[in-house]
Amino acid sequence: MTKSKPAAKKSRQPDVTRRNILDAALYEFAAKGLAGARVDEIAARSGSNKRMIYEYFGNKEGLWLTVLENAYARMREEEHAIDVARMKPEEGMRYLMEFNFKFCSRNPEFIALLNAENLHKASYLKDSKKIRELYTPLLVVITDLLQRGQKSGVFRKNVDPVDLYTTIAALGFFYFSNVHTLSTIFGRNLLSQKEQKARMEHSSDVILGYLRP
Amino acid sequence: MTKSKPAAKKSRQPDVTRRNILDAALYEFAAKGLAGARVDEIAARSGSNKRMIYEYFGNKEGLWLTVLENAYARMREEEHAIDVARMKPEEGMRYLMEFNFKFCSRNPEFIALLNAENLHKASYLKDSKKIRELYTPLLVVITDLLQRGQKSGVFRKNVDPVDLYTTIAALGFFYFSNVHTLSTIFGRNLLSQKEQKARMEHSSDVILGYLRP
DNA sequence: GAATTTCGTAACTGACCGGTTACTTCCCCG
DNA sequence: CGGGGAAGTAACCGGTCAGTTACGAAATTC
Repeated sequence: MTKSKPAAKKSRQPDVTRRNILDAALYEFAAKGLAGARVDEIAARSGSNKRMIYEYFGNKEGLWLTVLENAYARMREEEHAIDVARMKPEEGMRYLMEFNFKFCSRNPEFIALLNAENLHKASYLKDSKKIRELYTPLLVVITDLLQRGQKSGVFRKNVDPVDLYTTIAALGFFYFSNVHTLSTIFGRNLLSQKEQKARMEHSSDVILGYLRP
Repeated sequence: MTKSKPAAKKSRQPDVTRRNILDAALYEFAAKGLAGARVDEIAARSGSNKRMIYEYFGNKEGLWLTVLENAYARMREEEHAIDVARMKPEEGMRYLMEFNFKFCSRNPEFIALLNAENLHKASYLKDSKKIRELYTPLLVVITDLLQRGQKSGVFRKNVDPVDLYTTIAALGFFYFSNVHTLSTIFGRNLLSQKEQKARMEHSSDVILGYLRP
């Protein structure tokens, strides 16, 4: 219509458009959940339009699953980039804990997304082919840390890697997932830098305290 | 108001109707979130009708807040009923942990509700007058346990009661909150009795491990 | 038993929403 | 350079949903 040629901007860039849609969808889904999110709003925010969304992702639910898989993949990518295998057991474990904590702090949309998906009993994630394989390498790393720590006598025995990772995840995730209700209940601003720092130290203490022989 | 008339028939029972609406709303909100829940569905399930919902609760959001406050109140009531003050410090702490865990297991709607409220940045809860006072007695109990444990030398020093309770809550809440995604990722049915039991023991170990001097 | 209040039903409204379609624009390649 | 297909636009559609209202029935009060 009134649009003529906004410079070298408007040309065909399928993957850019796709990326923009995913970014917009992540924002919208994280802010309002699956049911609360509006496809029109995503289209507007992405700078593209609804037709492209339905072209690339089929429907709202297809878009949801893609956004979700992307979020998991990015998290695991970052986590995997750390060379924990070279660290001393205690150092490595603390690093894992702190990474997890900081990641949750840095990516509130990740948290919102996971909570929404759990509301749906992970029904979308269950159909994903890619998810399971993402976490196998992580368990390998943890198992290795545990074994080395046990061998050198700094860690207790009989620790299930899945249990331990769940606890690490819990300590970071829960704090940020429930930060608003917790802040309200306790009348403290738990999002402040000071509170976050204190909480991260406490969390590491908990993990390492538990791992002591 | 009028009352004291049970009446076995379908006579007027405002508080029963109110209760039924709240039950139906809890179910619907927990299953689908605030945006996903349907007022018509709540009306149908309650055995009452929309008109009564708007009469008693004003609008969907008013109903949401009431459901939320009710859920918190019921949780705290149960928790408060335990006479932890009489228990030995370690025993009391373990009891708190286990109660919390079991409550989350028994009340998945509670978890869904809190997550949804956090998605909204606790905007409804913030307007609630009743919430803050619910948690003061709990902190008193924890502080008392901590002091006694420290005095008798079974607990470490410098533990913030809010930190500790947050960790207790995290260990139980996170597990059930994320049970579907975790089960998918790790390929284990974490809702099974066996897994739950193991997880509860692990969680107590973590708390008590941390509290060791 | 009449007046008044409470409860119930169902139709209604106006906004909204996921998804589709008709149509235009633009790029690429022959 | 021109035709075909991909990318993009906006109107549109059928359905849904929160919230309202008109009206009648029943219960309570006086």
